Amino acid sequence: MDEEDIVKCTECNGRELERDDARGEIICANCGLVLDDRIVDPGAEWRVFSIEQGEQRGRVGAPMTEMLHDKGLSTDIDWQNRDYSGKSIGNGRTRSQFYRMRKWQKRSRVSNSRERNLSMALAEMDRIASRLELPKSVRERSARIYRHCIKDNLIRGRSIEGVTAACLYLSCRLCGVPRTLDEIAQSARTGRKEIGRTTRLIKRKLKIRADIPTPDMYTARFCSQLGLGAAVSSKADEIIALCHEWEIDCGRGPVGMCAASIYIAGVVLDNRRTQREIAEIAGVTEVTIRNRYKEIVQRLNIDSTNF
DNA sequence: AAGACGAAAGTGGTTGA
DNA sequence: TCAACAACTTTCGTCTT
Repeated sequence: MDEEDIVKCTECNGRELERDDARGEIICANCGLVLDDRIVDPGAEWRVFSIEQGEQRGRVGAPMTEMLHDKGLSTDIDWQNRDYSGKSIGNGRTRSQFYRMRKWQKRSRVSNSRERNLSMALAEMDRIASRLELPKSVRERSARIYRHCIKDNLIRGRSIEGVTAACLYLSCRLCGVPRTLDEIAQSARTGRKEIGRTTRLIKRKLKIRADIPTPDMYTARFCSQLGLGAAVSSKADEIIALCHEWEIDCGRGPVGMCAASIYIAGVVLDNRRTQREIAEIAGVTEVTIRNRYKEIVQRLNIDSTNF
């Protein structure tokens, strides 16, 4: 888990956290509680003085990933009875030895219920993320949150699907590429209600602070889904910025604000979509778009001449 | 006929006593 | 825990292009 995920010390609520790369720990500066261990040190532990030396010293395998239940680090024993050079491994005795090794390898890897739970969840997570075309960073972060859920016993009594979807929903928001609850729910195997409920629980228990998304986080995606170009998109962002300046957006849902801004931008630039079309993509009703639209036009005095 | 408009009643989540 | 509340939805009749 990143430092951004932990905002407060669970012991004393202190907000000053220190990162210790040498030990791989995150520590509360106030009371000294270790909040997270095994963080990844991004640096190398050796120094290089030339490119060739760097290449020599670099030991690079597949990257560690949160998306595999063993983080991609455990050993595989191939099913073929061949050694490293491809020669077949001979007699019956070594063969049966390999058979036993494979068996125990499998058993030790997905051994307990937690591991099984995790690998199921990660598979489900991957399925939803693929359908929503979510970037890898979002998946990694989501997997990280899920691991913490397991650690804090948040899964018991809840469905894997629900917690998985909630982790993704949260992760999207944390990564600045928010999806609406409806979008997640459409690809998940649970309802919007459960995802929302579980999300709130995770936020509370893991003390994750996720700011409410701003309207401009949706513009690019909605516009491209509507087949609108960069011109409309950036005009919509302009309107959103103005609305924020004039506090027209306070207390309003960000999706509705975005939808209305896109509608106005379309009208202004003579590249319009109907309220119906935008409402469909954004997941709000035409009425909401109309209400926002009315307020914005009124307060900003927008008409065809001044925009 | 499609799109836009707006009134009115209903819904689900948040807040504060 | 419950009621008040604001935002948003649903529904539907009317107006505009």
